[in-house]
Amino acid sequence: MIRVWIADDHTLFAQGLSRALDAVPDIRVVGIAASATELLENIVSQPAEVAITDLEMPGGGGAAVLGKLESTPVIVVSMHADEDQRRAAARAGAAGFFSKSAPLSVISAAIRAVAAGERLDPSDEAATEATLAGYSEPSLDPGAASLTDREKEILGHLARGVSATDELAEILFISQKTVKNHLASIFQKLAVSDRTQAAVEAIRLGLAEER
Amino acid sequence: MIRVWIADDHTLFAQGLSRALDAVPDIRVVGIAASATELLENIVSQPAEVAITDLEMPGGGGAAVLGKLESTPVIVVSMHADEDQRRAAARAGAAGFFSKSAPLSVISAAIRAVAAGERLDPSDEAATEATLAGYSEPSLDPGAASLTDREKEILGHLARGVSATDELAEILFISQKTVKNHLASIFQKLAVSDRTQAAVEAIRLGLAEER
DNA sequence: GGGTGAATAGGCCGTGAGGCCCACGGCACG
DNA sequence: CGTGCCGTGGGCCTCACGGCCTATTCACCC
Repeated sequence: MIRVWIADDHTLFAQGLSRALDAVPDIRVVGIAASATELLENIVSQPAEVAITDLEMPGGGGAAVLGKLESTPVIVVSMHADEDQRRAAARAGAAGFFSKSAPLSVISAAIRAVAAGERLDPSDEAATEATLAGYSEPSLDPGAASLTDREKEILGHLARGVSATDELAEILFISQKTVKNHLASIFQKLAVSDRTQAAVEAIRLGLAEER
Repeated sequence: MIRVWIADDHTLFAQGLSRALDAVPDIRVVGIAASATELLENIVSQPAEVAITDLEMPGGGGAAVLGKLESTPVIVVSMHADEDQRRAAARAGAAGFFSKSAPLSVISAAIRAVAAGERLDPSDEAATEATLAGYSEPSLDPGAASLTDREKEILGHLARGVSATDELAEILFISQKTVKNHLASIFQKLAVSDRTQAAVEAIRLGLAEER
């Protein structure tokens, strides 16, 4: 689980990005700040592995953050991906630079890469892309990664609200006993103790089936 | 349930806003477009009550959308909330104008207002604010609307994965019996039959408590 | 060919969940 | 001053959930 801080004065963007990243199984947003100072004040009590910030912010933008955060790598996300900003980010020591036009998948990969210690040179797009390729897959929790297809299928139904053993058995064309066996296995892998917690976890992992 | 289309070339912003709005109980995002043309092509097959767009987009921005969508009101969300843009939005016939610095709650309210037929004059901030005040509350499902504070609190914990009666009782400083009574009431109001379904519903309604 | 793991299924058992009663104090609203 | 509603509790009963163990079939793979 990678913990992330977001600093951006565009509240809508920050809130939206937060929600979107929370939906990524191995990433969790631990805080949102509207300014550089707010980020620096709060990241102490609520530590994170990665910080995401805009370059332009009223009252001290991304550059101020970059200078004062030694231990936490910072990814800069800007609306204008021009050369000036790219260079400015590189100078300030950003661990990565992306446009707000980038899709979520790229940012997720960048977060994983940076959390793993990689540095994505803002001025070298080709190298950045090559590095990100190695981080496209969500590193699922040790437990969730070992879920079998059948178990994921059951979790999908759970996440949709099908919770009763007899209903699950009917849908899956198997006996109620087998359903309970699968659930027991799921509980162990997800480190939970009942189907309610399993359902919550399933939704968090994005296993909810489309209706 | 208000259906919303989002058009913005800043993919990250669009995806984030989509997730954030989906978490609002009475709003659902039915499509995301990266350009004006993409929006106009797809909104036909996937209709919506409200469209949200940026003003500046490569290959025809918000103005193009505003001119061609007669039946669907359009809210313009821009990163620069300066007077020029404000006037441009007003001229083009926007049903509302907001900065990307606005909090999610304002956008949610604006969507409700616009869906209800209101027109938020981009050049009159005071009037806009006054109108929005009447649309701050999400119009919850008939069942969920009658939930008491205590019931919502319990649902919040359920949505976070606290499912055991004894744990809930400990957290809430009440007897296990009272927890079960509250749950029984919740089951009835949400038309579900166990706490797993209640947890799923709670997450859907955005009742998951902040960490 | 034998080992490994997934999917299927059964038994047994204790406790916890959910259904259905009722009760009482507090507080708001007419 | 009643009349509700909310939050708090109790009792009782049934059955399903979850824990633990064993077994069979099938596919895959070294």
